[in-house]
Amino acid sequence: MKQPKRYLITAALPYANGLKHIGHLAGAYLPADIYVRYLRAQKRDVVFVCGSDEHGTAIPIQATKEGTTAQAIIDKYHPIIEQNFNDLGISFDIYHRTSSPIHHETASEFFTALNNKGDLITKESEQYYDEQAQSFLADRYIKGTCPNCGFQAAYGDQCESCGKSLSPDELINPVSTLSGNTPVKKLTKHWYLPLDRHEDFLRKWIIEEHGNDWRSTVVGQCKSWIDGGLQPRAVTRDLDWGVALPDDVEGGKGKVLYVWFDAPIGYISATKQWALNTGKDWRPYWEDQDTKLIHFIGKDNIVFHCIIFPVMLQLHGNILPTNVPANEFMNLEGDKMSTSRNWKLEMEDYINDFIKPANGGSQLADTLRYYLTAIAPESKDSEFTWKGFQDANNSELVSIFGNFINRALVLMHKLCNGKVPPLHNELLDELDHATIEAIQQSKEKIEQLLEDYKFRDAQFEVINLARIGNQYMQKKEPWILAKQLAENPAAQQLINNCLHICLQLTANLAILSNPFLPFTAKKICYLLKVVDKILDWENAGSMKLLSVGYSLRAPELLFRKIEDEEITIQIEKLKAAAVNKESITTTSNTNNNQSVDTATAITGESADKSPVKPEIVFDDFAKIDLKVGTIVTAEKVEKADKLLKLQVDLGFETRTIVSGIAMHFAPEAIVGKQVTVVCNLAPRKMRGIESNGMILMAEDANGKLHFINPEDPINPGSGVS
RNA sequence: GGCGAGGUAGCUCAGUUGGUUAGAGCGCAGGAUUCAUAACCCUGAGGUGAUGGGUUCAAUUCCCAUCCUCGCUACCA
Repeated sequence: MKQPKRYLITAALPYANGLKHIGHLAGAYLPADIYVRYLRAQKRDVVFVCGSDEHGTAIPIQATKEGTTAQAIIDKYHPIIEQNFNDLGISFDIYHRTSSPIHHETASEFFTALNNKGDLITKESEQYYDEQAQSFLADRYIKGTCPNCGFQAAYGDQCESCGKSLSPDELINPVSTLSGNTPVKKLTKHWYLPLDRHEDFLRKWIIEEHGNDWRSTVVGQCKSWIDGGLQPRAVTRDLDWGVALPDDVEGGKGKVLYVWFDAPIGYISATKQWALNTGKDWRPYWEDQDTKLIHFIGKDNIVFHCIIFPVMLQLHGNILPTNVPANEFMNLEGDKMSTSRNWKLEMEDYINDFIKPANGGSQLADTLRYYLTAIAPESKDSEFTWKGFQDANNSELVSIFGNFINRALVLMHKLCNGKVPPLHNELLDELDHATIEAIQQSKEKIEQLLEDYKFRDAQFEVINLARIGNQYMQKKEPWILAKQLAENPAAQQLINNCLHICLQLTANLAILSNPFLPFTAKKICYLLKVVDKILDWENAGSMKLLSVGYSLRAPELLFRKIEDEEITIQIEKLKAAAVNKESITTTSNTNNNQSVDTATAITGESADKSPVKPEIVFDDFAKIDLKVGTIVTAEKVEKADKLLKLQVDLGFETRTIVSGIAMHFAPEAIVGKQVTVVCNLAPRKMRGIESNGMILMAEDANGKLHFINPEDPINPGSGVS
């Protein structure tokens, strides 16, 4: 394989509206960092870019929530997230932000270039407009009653109570959050990226050229999108937060680039800023075919990085990604990680509990890195458990890796006067040679695995080399030889050979573990009194890393054990936090996006749920005709998971009502049940069946639905008031 | 419902272009040892490979159906 001239590595841009959890870390940042550290050790020309995604409507929304400005929100989260990454050893060359002038410029130019070439199309459509604020309303600036769950403060794009994706048109009683007025429909023009024009290119590029070397989950996902037929995608929005359209674009006033369009360009602007900082030229990294561009992301972002952004890049004359090694998701203690349900472990929390100097320091950063890599969801979803975390640390990092290095150093101090002993070549036996050979083999294996983005396997080889070291030492038993010194002084030479090899192996472990466990590698260097330069990858496999007679530091432990109480505390903390949340749903509002959030908005903390809706007068209430009905028949609706078709006896008539409760009740189990029905609701067709009314339901903290019905059976048709 | 990815030892996961006794780590059991953070080392037990069919001399690996999990999507008045 021809070696590329340079590498550009990107990790998904985190959305700066909240803290990020370990699922994000394991999904994109950690594998990217391992890869980058390896490339740097190889002395390759590599740039690792990332940064905060600071546009999109969720930011100003979060601002409203926190009672502050959008700028204040991003200024708050950007540095925290950056610091979190830093504490965990994620070694970006630049952690940029999309609110920077250079990004605005870059994104704006990108738009202009495509627009001028005729690569974008425009369409006019009706959208909600706030006449008082004189502004079109982005989906998230419209609130109303969720048609699904009745939650009053549902947003125009999604109801944060039930998680349902919405369009503003679906909201009942839409209200502008800017003025509180009812918005009106008004014609507006928007620019679109006609993805449908590029289906052939994508099919050829992804399916034919990369069908075999990209991960199957990635190719499968792309194929699914392409086969489903691609649609033009809006690249602009009516909003005042984001990258404004260039002044010279007709009709562009008051519009910004849609966040999904501007965010990936953030990779380019970050590269530019890095080039400015370092006096380099950014262009080859995005324009020269000899550059290997790799996007590390979570599976939720596959479509953006494999379909949409590549189309943009291609139209703009940039290079395309060589690979997009997307990870699946990481679950936590038996359940999906979820911001809204507060079932998560944030980087910030881990850092506070384990990495702060008082609690263990940076060695615990490596422990997290180790475990997350060991269970990386490379081919399917995986699961983080605190017990697993403890086991991985205690039985692998402590007992095998740390222990080998410790016993080598301790023995060297005891049996060799604290100096690197000489090697007596003439006395080397088969085992010695095999062990030396194993070091070289480990290096080659790790190298190959890393090049193939198989990080968990690669890391396993590192631990395995330490295991080989333990086995070697066990067979050589230098402590036994030491007891024979009195009658057999020549035994010292065997001791020397054993420890010489163990120490060289230790130095090799520093090099090989460096991409995965950078803090540990550094500490090994400290113990061996060698400079960090030794970590250059080319040194791996060498048996001459430490010179004979060199005196080394007294041993210090590389890792500490993690006690049962520590993980018990964490598990309790997790459960307590989750229980404290009110109004939890089991529907799709899990938002466990584990990477950049572009158009699909990580919603961050849950919505401000005012416990009581705004006051209404009696007449408003009296308009609703509520009656008790009895379910006569119930059947599943074809091709719909959530719908049941019910015949409800209302006394004066029996009518058809379609209700989205199929996930909660078996049809046969609810026949005969009494329910409360809104019977003067306008009819609505669902899946081709006309529904004449609505069944009232109550939702408990677990998201389970319950009927609202009379205590004792009463006549169908009885009024409710 | 459609599409995509998975369902392999108690746990976390590999692997097989179809071919003799299906692998690893952890955990567990037994043994050995004491240099080492009650650590290491050796040995062992554990899988009718989701289920049911089919193709084949031969299937865990190919095909079909069913069930389950996850993601995208439709559906929730």
